[in-house]
Amino acid sequence: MLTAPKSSVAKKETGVVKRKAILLDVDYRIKDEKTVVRLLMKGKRLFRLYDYYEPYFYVDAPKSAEKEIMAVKAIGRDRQVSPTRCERVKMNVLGVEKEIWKVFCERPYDVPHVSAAIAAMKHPCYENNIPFGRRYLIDRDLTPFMKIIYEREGKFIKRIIAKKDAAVQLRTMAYDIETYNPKGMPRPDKDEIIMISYEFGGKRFVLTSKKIDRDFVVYCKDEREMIKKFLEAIKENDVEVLLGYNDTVFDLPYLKARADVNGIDFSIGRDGSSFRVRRQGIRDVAEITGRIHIDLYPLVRFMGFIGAFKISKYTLENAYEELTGKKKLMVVKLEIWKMWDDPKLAPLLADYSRFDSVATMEIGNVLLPSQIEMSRVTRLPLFDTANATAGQLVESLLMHKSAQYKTIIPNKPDDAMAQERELGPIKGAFVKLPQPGIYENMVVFDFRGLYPSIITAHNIDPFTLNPPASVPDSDCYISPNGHRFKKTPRGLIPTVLEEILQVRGALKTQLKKIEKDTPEYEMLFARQQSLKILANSYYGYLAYPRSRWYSRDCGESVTAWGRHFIQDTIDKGEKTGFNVLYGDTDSIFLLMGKKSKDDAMQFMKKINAELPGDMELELEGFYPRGVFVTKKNAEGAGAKKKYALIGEDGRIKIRGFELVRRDWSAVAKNTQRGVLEAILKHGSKEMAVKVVKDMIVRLKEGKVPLEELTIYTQMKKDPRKYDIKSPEVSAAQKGIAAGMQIEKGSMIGYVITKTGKTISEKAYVVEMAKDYDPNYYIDNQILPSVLKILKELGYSEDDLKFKGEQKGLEQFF
DNA sequence: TAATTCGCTAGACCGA
DNA sequence: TCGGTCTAGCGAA
Repeated sequence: MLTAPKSSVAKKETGVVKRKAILLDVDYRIKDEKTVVRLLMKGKRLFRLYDYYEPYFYVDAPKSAEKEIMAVKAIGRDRQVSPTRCERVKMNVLGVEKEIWKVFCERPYDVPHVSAAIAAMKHPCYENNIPFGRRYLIDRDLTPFMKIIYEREGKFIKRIIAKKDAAVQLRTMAYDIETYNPKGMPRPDKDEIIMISYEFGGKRFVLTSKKIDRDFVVYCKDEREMIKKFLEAIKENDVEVLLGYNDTVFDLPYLKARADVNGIDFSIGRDGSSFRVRRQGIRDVAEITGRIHIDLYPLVRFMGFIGAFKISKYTLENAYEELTGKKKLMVVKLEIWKMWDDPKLAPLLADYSRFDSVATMEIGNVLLPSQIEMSRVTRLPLFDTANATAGQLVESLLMHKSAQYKTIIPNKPDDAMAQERELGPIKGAFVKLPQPGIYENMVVFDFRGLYPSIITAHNIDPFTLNPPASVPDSDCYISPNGHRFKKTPRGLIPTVLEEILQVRGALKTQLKKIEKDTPEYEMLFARQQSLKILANSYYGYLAYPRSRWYSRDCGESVTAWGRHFIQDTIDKGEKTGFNVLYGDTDSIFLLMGKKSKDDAMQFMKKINAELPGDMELELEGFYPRGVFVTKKNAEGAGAKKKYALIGEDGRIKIRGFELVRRDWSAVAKNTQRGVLEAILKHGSKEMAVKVVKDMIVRLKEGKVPLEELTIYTQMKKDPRKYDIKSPEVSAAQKGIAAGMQIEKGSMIGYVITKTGKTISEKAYVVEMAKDYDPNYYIDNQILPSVLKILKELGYSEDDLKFKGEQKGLEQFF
């Protein structure tokens, strides 16, 4: 099955040895005009295994087209290229079983050129843009982090005997650099690196060219020696995973530039090579040969983006605090170069430097277990997983499964097609309008994994959709909007989803047997969390315009069924005698009234008895008290996606309120929290009012530190490309004028000061702010965030009209 | 050229 | 000076 090179085939049979090792990564090289795949394996140490493998793609063309195909000549990367050979294969092509051509090329990068030439002859081409390393893993059915038992001959794989799940411990190093920066931004051609810190195997070091009295400091005579020692540490420790924080953009290029200045090779790769920066989607990734380089900064941002966790700002210190729950090391707020130049402060700088790599390592400890699990599940190597988009994660597993079923992987849509798909958005979920008020005794149910379970329960897939009229309705699931999905055979997407849900189910069972707050529990929890994220992404992928498996009808059907089930459950709740207060997508909030918990559970049971497939309504919890507020500018109507509940255990669950938003100041958020706690925990409106009053007094006295007044907003666009000069844009522009580095994606922290007329004029980035405008914070931050809640405590509309007038305020309190 | 849609809110902007 | 509309960001699910 595996092609060995001619030379090794000729060797004696005794040259074949049985071995086992764990697969970490894959790439390829061209050797003697042939493509050879290189597998990065972990045995006692890391090593490479080789395998010759031919690149190919598919052409949907009749048998008679063979000569035409073989005659194709295209201009490749550096020479004229043609197919090397082709063969007839049987495949399922977009739902139809047929014979098509499998066309081989010499090198992977010939494939796009040859296939483009064939596509120009009006023969559809498929699987012509799959990265070759992944092509190999798909065809060999290999999974990263699996232990592979194989026979080898020299450096080449002869035969794979078995594959097993394996625990893996990776040799991980985290690092960080400090640079001398008297001019603000350090200049790589002039400003030296003054410290390199790293952590490996529980030990922490700071390499530096100053003699500093700290036991973790390693003195180097100059920058050159510092860089050399760092590279040696990587090499000697045989580092497998290198962690940095924003190091693709800063540390790595800086180290390389300084290595150049010092006349040394920046040989960070296992083979002595430097790193390579590659554009992936909208961000750059840095690859290091033979090691897995992970920049945690884009990963943290990605996890925040998809909702795995919430982080207010993405600095290393903040990510560390919010992900680990630990406190950051406080340092004297002084520029790094000043600390370096001051003999008294240099040791503190060393502490600070050391902390940065410790923080990086700890963030890695939090994120890596779920990344490794994600890699196993999606079959994308760890490096690719850590840099993948949600679409790529979903797609990867589908591509593997598709190949196993001898089914062509659908092509990505071209731009025109993607744009067309973007035109009419798919109707989404149902949200019930709540009646504002303070309520007692509620029960909340939600559908466990609503969209995934709808997909598996109704076999929703682009290729089970709309079977021919000869398939009777009784053999189909028919969505509320009339689309038919045949019941058998199972579609690819439902099959894959089921597998994910099954693995997650097993993990959750395992979790129940493990003590909470142990490292093992945390790790397994992270794993099941990543599976949940993955499962929940499948619906989004179906509706994603650039998806290979896009289907408007499928997407519409998922949400239509979603609306159907939630509304049906609401109706049944009402009929059973519950007052249904609220519901959003997959959840319903019932007022218990005179009903018992037992009645509630009976209701849930009854609903579950009628649900298809793996769909299930779960108890989310009982809540003794909850607050729903009115919507602004909508007389008396309730606000959706905004509520606060207190559980039986006293824990408060808050959704949508300003207090959970990062674009509100801490003073407003803390005040709102105080008010909600007063109501929910203590049922005391006096206490609620006091919280507000106290904060207003503090603000007026001018005693509130700027930290509590800072409003954070992300610049989602290039700072110059805004139509409107909003406060954050205005603050950013002033920052840029003062020499700050602010670009697309930057988080702007600004304060409303006393200088200027409009709010935007008054907005200054926190670093530049000297004072604050108490009236703004009282009228535009504190009051709007608490008035709607106080109103539910019985303060009439008229009482609240004083807004902005200090006289009225005094009256109120 | 980051999976989806639904929903709230602020502050700028614009014309009466 | 006002009220309506639009841009923009963020959160819920």
